[in-house]
Amino acid sequence: MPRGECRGQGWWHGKFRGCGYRLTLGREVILDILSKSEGHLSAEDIYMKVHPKYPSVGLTTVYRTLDVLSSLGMVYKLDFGDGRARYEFAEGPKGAHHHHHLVCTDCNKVIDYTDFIDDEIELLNQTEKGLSKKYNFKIANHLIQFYGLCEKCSAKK
Amino acid sequence: MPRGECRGQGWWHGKFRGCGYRLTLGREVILDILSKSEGHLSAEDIYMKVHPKYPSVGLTTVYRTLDVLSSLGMVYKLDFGDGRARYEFAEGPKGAHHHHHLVCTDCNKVIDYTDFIDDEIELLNQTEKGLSKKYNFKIANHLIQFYGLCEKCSAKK
DNA sequence: TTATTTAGTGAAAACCATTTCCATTAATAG
DNA sequence: CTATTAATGGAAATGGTTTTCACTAAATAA
Ligand SMILES: [Mn+2]
Ligand SMILES: [Mn+2]
Ligand SMILES: [Zn+2]
Ligand SMILES: [Zn+2]
Repeated sequence: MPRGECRGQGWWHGKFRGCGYRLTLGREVILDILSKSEGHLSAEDIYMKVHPKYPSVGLTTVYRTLDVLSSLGMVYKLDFGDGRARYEFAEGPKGAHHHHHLVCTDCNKVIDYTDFIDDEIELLNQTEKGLSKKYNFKIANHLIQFYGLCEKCSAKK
Repeated sequence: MPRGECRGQGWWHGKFRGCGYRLTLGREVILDILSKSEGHLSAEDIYMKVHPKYPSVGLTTVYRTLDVLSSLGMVYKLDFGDGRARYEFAEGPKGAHHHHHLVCTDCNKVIDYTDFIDDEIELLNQTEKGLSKKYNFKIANHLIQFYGLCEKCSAKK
């Protein structure tokens, strides 16, 4: 029952209230699942995980909550080309590491990588600064994905 | 009538045949439009441009052709979060410049930028090399997008 | 050229992730 | 507690994309 644990941390409740949102049971549960999951979950994946324990939380609410969380910057909405949006927890108190993705165009496998990130981040920061200035564009975040064939798929060709 | 001009270049016909595809009128016309358009066109945008001159080319064929062109690496399929796929010509004989994108999360405006690209490309090449080795992943291309607020949208807040 | 093969096609229907609608519920302020 | 109104669930609608299938035409053989 995340009610106690999570409220206790105060983090989420504060964040929500601070932005004019109410922290409802559904939102709390969905956030809880996202924060504990590794993968890249679709709305339905999340619904499936939520439903057994909280059958009162509907799929519509999952979609709506994911929108809210995205706009708050608490989750990233990703597109790996398989026809449905995927979501991953952006960062919490304990902080999951920022990372980028390798996407197999054949089997849709996705690899998170955190190596090579430091140089990337540094370049990105500079680039962001330059772009912000030149285009008067307020950059909030970025998406970097490499597309190609995973080990398995390039073997079977 | 692209028939003459384009065939003349030989480029496309050769590319298609070399990959086991036939170069049909529909494909030729769609490719022609993509190669001459600046923006980020949706399947329907393309259909609208094709239809007046070639009413025999249906929307289904536009989708199918875009799939083929994507898989041949002749166009990039992009997602800017507005609920439909966008396509842009990858590179032709005359070579459009490779670029990345700034996407406004408020009004969906997309800015192509080609500055700062050189450093990015260099880093990307290194990163690709490292990732390929470490994950045994054959990288074919990459996607880099910055999300935030365009000048207009950050002003009206 | 003509005949044969088969990739490609258009139109309509199906698909299916996501959004909208609306009556109901429940979080918050006072 | 009561009043306010954000949030919700379920059903229906939406709409971009895919599938189906009978038909067409590009490549190839004869
Ligand atoms: Mn990831
Ligand atoms: Mn572009
Ligand atoms: Zn793969
Ligand atoms: Zn904007």
